[in-house]
Amino acid sequence: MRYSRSFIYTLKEEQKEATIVSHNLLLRGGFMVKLASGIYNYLPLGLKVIKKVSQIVREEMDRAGAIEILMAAIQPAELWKESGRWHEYGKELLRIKDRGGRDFVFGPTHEEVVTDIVRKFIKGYKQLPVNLYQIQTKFRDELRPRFGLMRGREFIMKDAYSFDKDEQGMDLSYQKMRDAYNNIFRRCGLNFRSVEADTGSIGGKDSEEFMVLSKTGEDEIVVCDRCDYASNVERATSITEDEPGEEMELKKVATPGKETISDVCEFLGADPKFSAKALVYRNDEGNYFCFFVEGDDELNLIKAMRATGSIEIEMVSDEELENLGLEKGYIGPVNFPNRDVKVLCDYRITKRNNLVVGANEHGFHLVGAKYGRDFECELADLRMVKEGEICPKCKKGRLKKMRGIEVGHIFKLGQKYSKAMNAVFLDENGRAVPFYMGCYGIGIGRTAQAAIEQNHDEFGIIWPISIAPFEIEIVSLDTRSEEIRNYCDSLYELFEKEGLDVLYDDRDERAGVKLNDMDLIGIPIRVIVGKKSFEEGKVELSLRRDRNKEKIDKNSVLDRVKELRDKLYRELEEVRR
RNA sequence: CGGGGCGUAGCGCAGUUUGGUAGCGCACCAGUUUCGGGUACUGGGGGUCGGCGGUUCGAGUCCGCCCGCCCCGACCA
Repeated sequence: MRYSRSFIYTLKEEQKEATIVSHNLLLRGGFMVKLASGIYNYLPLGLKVIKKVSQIVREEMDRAGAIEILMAAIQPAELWKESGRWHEYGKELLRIKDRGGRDFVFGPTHEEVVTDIVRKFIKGYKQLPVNLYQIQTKFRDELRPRFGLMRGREFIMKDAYSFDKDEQGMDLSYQKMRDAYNNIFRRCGLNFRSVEADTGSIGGKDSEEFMVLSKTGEDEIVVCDRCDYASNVERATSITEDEPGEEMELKKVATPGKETISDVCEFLGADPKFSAKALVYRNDEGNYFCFFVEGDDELNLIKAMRATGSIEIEMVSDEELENLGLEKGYIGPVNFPNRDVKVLCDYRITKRNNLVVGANEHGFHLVGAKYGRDFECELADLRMVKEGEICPKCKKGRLKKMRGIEVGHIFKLGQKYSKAMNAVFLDENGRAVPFYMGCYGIGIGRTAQAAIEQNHDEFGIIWPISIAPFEIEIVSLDTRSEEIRNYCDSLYELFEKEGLDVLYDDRDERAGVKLNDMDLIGIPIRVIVGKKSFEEGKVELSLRRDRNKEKIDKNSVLDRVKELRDKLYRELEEVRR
């Protein structure tokens, strides 16, 4: 591609819209431009990156035996009603009507559609297993779109769906996808970890997320410093060192005006660990719940939702609290005053012999409360794990918290959708069995942006060669010298002929402009042709990732460039970490 | 959804307090200059001041409604 005939427009100034580096660089580098909140146009550079990532994904999916299709973006509501998600999915689902008033959705995911396809064609177990995938534009009406492609509303996603005749088959399909995903992200040059994850609204049992490690990630993950345990905090567990404490008599004490854990504990001289904090929530069905966790623990909302079978959950207002007959700041599990509010305690609560709890009476708390003796309720794991706690897997290592960008997610769905949608096949015994499904997603744009978040410097992007918009850039620093121009032109044509992916900056611009654009766009291998070296018969070769320049005979550029290119690709094949 | 902020040229912003016919930098066009890290100078084009309505002789500026965008929060009762 000749720069002068391309559609690449870089921006000098920081973009107000962007709050993280990768987003800023995508905009400034002319990779994309915003059309509306969370909706972007991909410009030629951005498109090339998208294509490169997609190609890697395709190769690995194909290699794993998956088959590419392309499903409809717009889907009839009937399918979503059949699966039950028409009501479950919430406001992120963009619902639209056609001229006849019929309901449709712009697909945020394709379980329903693919299940419908498969049930139409797969009738017997001999046709299984099958894994169908597509790379497609999806839409989720995000609560708060941000960070460019990281959390957009419209986004390009690879999604795959496996269908098996039994659970073992499903496990195998899942395993294959996990291997494929590891290959994909390694080939994209990313530093990532796979972690145990919550299944969210997709449903199902096991699931793993592929996280690109980055401080700007939206997800928090915990990893063990001794073994390979890694989990999203949403479902992470830990072993905590417990001290039961001394058993004491239950006593009511006046705590006027002390309504927060820290105030109460300070006032009573108690350790917050020996207190129970109450959190009252209402779920999507209008049911009320009161969760008790230890005073210095945090409630893990995802765990709370799972424990209550809720899809959405919201903290109740002070006003609602009052209507429920609950005293703000003095809520306690002993003689809990409202039967319509379901009470759940975190397991840790049961391990303390004496707790400070609210007395359900304004201005009073109870001390010495003990689970089983003074109160009982449903128990659940409700707490957020903390850094430094003991690994639940090896039982030795300590847990460390990190942040990650979720670029891939694989699930074992089981028969959730096939049952709901009556998608069945006949097994060896002629019995109708719902398919055992798995689903596997990769955010294509997000993967590209995560790569920038991990690979950049103060001047711009440093693309891994496998997903760079071009592999090589030739910069002609002196466009008025006919000799140099002819040389560059023929070098460019040679590269093209050799099948190298090359950008040739032939613009009549100042050297500084071109060199800055070169750094910003971040193409990994650069060939710089300037007057000084050229007169000595040399051109300059450098890699974007380091500042070293090598002067090389102008007639042996091709060989050296190919060498560098092969080296960069080889590095991505080697196992990381 | 709650709170805060912003909307003036393609981008980044000033002007709004005190109403008087719109400006700066970058980008763009023409010319001169410069030529290995965003060159300097001269001249130029480009605006329904987010939209609608109101107040006023006169509104970017004051008032009302609406729209769009951004940030923070939505775990401690």
